[in-house]
Amino acid sequence: MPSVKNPLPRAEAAVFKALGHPARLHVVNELATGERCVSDLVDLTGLGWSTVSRHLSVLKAVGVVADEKRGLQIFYRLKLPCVARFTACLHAAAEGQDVRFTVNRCCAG
Amino acid sequence: MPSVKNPLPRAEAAVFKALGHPARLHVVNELATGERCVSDLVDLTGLGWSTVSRHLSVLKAVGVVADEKRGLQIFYRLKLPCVARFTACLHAAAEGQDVRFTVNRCCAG
DNA sequence: CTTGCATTTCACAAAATCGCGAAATAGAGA
DNA sequence: TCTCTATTTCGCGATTTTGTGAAATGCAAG
Repeated sequence: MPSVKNPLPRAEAAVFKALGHPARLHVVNELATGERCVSDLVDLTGLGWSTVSRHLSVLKAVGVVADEKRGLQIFYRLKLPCVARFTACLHAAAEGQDVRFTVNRCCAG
Repeated sequence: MPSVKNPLPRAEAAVFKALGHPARLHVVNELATGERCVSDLVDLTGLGWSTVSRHLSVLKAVGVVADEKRGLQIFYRLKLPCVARFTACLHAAAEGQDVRFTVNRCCAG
């Protein structure tokens, strides 16, 4: 029996890691309100096209967002809405509220 | 009006970033079942003492875990139980289940 | 086919992160 | 006080990440 009994949660950690960048989380929060094309997200973040593009590819690789081409532009949408709810929980915790009483449904959309 | 309208969610991103490492997420998952001292976590992860200690300090800095000294050892506990529920959601999504029907209460403990 | 637009890929330097062993620290107990 | 034990901090090299401009790609319209 190896000293490490359970396999490391690589896949799940990758999701957290993808969300663990201010610009990417900003993008995700924006996508929580609706689809956006890359151009919108470039304006939103104030970063360069190539930078935003790579951030989006990171989010896509772990399944947090999905893209769809319509017309000339590519629209990104949030694939895991529970991310937004979890973020709301973090925000509540950061505000010092007792987390035990901020009851939200999670992972339900 | 600056081109970036909303401030970047640095604090929340820091939480995701802290969880975005396999070893740290492994530790958090273990703490979800109860308190552990550093020695236990060293055994669990198979990493060196200094490495585990730094991972724990990262988790503590963002408020995900808390530590308490009792006797000779320092015990760590999970401060944000909703992390465990969110992880369960990610796992369900990874299994290909329709996320809309994996209804769990989140942020309620 | 050619042009023009939206987006991605590439190459690179600066910065951050990871894991380790050695050394430092804190504090309980004799 | 002195010593042992548990844990943290330090310094290091190796690896990864980030942001950028330039170049490449894909594709719709003419």
